[in-house]
Amino acid sequence: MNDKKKLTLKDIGRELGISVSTVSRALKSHPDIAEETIRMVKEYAESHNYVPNFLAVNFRKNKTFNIGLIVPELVHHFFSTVISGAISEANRQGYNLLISQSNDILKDEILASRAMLNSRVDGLLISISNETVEGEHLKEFLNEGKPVVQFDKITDYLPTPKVIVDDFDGAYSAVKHLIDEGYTRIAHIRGRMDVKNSSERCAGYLKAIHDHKLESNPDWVKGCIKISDQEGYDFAKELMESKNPPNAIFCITDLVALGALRYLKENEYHIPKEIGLIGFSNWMLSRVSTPQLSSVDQHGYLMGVEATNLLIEMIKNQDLENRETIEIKTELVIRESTILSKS
Amino acid sequence: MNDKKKLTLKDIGRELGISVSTVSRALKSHPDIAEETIRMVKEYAESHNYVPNFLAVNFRKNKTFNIGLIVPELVHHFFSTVISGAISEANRQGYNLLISQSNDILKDEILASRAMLNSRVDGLLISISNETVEGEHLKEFLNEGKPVVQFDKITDYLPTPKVIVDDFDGAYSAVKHLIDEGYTRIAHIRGRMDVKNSSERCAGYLKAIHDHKLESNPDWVKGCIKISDQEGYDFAKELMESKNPPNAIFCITDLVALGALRYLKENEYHIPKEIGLIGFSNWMLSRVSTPQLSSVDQHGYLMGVEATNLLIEMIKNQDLENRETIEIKTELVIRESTILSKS
DNA sequence: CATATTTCTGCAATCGTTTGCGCAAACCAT
DNA sequence: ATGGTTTGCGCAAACGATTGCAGAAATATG
Repeated sequence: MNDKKKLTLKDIGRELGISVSTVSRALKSHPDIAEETIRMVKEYAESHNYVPNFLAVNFRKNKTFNIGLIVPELVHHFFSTVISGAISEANRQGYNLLISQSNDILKDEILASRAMLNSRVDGLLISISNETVEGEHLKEFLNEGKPVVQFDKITDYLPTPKVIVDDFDGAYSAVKHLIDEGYTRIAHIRGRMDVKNSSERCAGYLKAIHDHKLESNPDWVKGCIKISDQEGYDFAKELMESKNPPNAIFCITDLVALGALRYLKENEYHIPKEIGLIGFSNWMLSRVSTPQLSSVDQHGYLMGVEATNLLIEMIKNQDLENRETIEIKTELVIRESTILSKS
Repeated sequence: MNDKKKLTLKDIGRELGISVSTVSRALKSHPDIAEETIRMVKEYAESHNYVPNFLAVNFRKNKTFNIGLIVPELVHHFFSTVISGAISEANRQGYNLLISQSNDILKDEILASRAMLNSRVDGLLISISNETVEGEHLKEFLNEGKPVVQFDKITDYLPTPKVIVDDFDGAYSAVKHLIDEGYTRIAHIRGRMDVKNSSERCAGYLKAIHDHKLESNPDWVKGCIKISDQEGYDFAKELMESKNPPNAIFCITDLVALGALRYLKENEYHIPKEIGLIGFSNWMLSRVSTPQLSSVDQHGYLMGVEATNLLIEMIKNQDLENRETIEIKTELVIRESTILSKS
């Protein structure tokens, strides 16, 4: 059953009494080849369903049509959404995606990127780990003339194009929404300031507060390390038990917001009447909680598509110098947890 | 910057004054080659960090060291967990994973599998779409001598090994747990009976009810189509508003359970005191809901590892006849929503 | 010392496709 | 008819690694 030999150009040539090179060119409609011959070859190939041996083609062209993709975590709503978009776009353009995860560990990221380099991907899409700073291991790609596109979690040390979410703007509009609804004392549970996405969101929060001349209180900014729901719970407790509690909380992610929500419900705060709550990322979590959580959608699918498209562009043009940065606009998703005006 | 030429066997041979074939054999410690030569070649290769051109090797060996993986959905907690395990195991054994999704559409699944066949993966891991029945397109793999392993959502029409979750047993133990806690009137919100996982869970439910001589009521079994949280909400409403309401509900997934939970909380049923609730899959959802949801963990990561391992085994042994089915045991995860005895 | 055996290495073909170049036949213009 | 151009096709090399086989050199055997 293993004997189903694949048809090769040689077979077609022998059968049709023409040379291999003519067959090869005919299949690509090369202008040197007579119409008649082209028709004949294509017909034969079609009817005997010839499929080129990609191993040979790739070898010859020194291309794999594989793209590497490395993310910190695979089991993660946002990243799996990005991957979903990346796969669709890659497949659409005839590329395959090789996926690895770094688990936010630099050592694993280096291992993964080496493996990808060795298996000769044509380019790399990467969202770096928390531990990655300079990304020396990624320069190896550039040295070999293979393009790299960074997305979401990026480092500016690497001279590659980047596709990022406009975290600043997203945070700003979330906080502005809270203000528009009438909340006046707005707290923020942020992430680590050395992670760019987190610091951008924090900056957006501060700017919105400042622009609208609201009370700004350092005690209202709390910093998560692990971005866990427990931290959300604990910081919400701290905030609400303080002498000067806020009346709205903007959380770095939906998971943290959910932790805060748990505390608030346990202590019978009415949401959104007594306190407003908004997250970030628009995970499924926010749709199924009670009350439903307002959030900021990051358009992960689109990010995957854009990053992949950009990378393939660079692969095709042998162009490593493309330095542009694409910013994906966020979208405010308003649900029950922040609608003060009507309640 | 694009001129960093890769070292080839030819280069090493020229430099060391020996032939390409000797270099090739030396690097593999072929017994025909003198120890001294082997040492010299390896040393040179090491110091000049020679990396074999996998494109050439793969072409020559007619292997890609790529494994295809097709799932219905990528943005899905369970599947991304499986993929995570599959990637780890594949990488550990020197293979790469090519991933596609079918979106539960047969046409897309066929497209994806064709693409994989063309890019000459060495084998295929697949969890079929809801629309797939016979899977003729997958037979093409077997016809070309490429092994296929099915996981989670499977069809018995294809003579391939399978890795599945023991849904029956998982459902049985979930219901048994409810019974042990003292619940006596247990309902089930099930999925479509033509999807094996769903019917197995339903069967496990029925068996547990029967074994423990509890009341069995056809009105207590409700069938979802889309497995959405809204369906969970609606069926919970139906169940609780009926003349003969249950005092516990076993749901086909956590998402459905969460919908049910939403209805129950809105209507101020006390959980777990008045009504017990248990889901299936142990998604992150169940950990962060209030109250925390009991569930059944499917060990998706392990499933990914096992399926990949089995497939690589078959690839290496050119063995398509392996018909064994691996059943992954589930694990009951008890949380707040079902603890009647202590509350 | 002659022959047989072992040890080590190189030659050359091979995988399937692509592509630069050459060449024959057909065509055109003078 | 002559010379020049176009058209259509094939030869052969190339990509890099692997491998059967031949054969030289070294060693062992009688």
